[in-house]
Amino acid sequence: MPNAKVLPLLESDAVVPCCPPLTERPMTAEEAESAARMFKALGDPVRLRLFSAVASHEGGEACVCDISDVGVSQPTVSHHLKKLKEAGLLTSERRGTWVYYRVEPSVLAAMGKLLAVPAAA
Amino acid sequence: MPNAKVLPLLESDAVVPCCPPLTERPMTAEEAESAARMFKALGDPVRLRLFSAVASHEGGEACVCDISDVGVSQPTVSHHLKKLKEAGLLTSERRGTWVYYRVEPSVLAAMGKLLAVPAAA
DNA sequence: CACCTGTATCGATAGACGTCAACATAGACA
DNA sequence: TGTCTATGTTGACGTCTATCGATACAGGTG
Repeated sequence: MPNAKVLPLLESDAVVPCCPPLTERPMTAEEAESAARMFKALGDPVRLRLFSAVASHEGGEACVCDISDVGVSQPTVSHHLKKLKEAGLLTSERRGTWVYYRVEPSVLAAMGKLLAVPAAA
Repeated sequence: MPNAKVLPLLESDAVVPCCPPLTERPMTAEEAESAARMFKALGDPVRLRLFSAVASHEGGEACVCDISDVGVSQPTVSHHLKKLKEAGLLTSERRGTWVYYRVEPSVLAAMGKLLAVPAAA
């Protein structure tokens, strides 16, 4: 049963239909505009640490209080989380006192596909 | 006796020893600094188009003259190509009149791994 | 109600970035 | 040599961005 196993997150059509792999054909201006937004969001060390902290946290979600120890002030943390949210990489939800952020797996997968390297050397 | 052909340390899974997948554990400040440089390089629409144009070009390399039609001036194209080079995403070589840029597949692969989504849902 | 804690927003500032015109450099060719 | 083309560099300018302190908002507790 070769096809009994479905790749969990990568096959979904829910994946943001951004663009074909970078190596497939030259991106159009619109595609580049859209994809660059996501790369840009991860192009800051603080945001990358925040995102990684959320992504690697148990259950793929984390309270701000769990991840805000990245060496910048609280307003700055909040600012970066907002940017990641605007880029579609994170979603947030308030539960009582705390706010929880979680990763958007489909977007992550879409970015991974963009960087896919063709099998042939 | 010298080897006729030595494979660079850049192939295989050894890739650039940047960082584990974003979802594996929180990145350290140093890892984030390094990885953010690469994402940042792709975080500009013009650079993304240039990179995609090179990556999708025949043989994985392209002359500047082949890809410089992205709607900005020639100095700006040169500036962005330099940035991509500094980020380790492209290499360049002059051959006669023209300068050819080619992608660094190992770096691309490393970025892809960074974004790898765990198989388990 | 008042108070405390966690998080977001505001306003200001310093520095980074994208862009261009002008100029410099490298190679081809006569 | 000189000139032409292709590409890189420089300097300047306007915009974006990361950061902070101060403040506002939300929800829990007493």
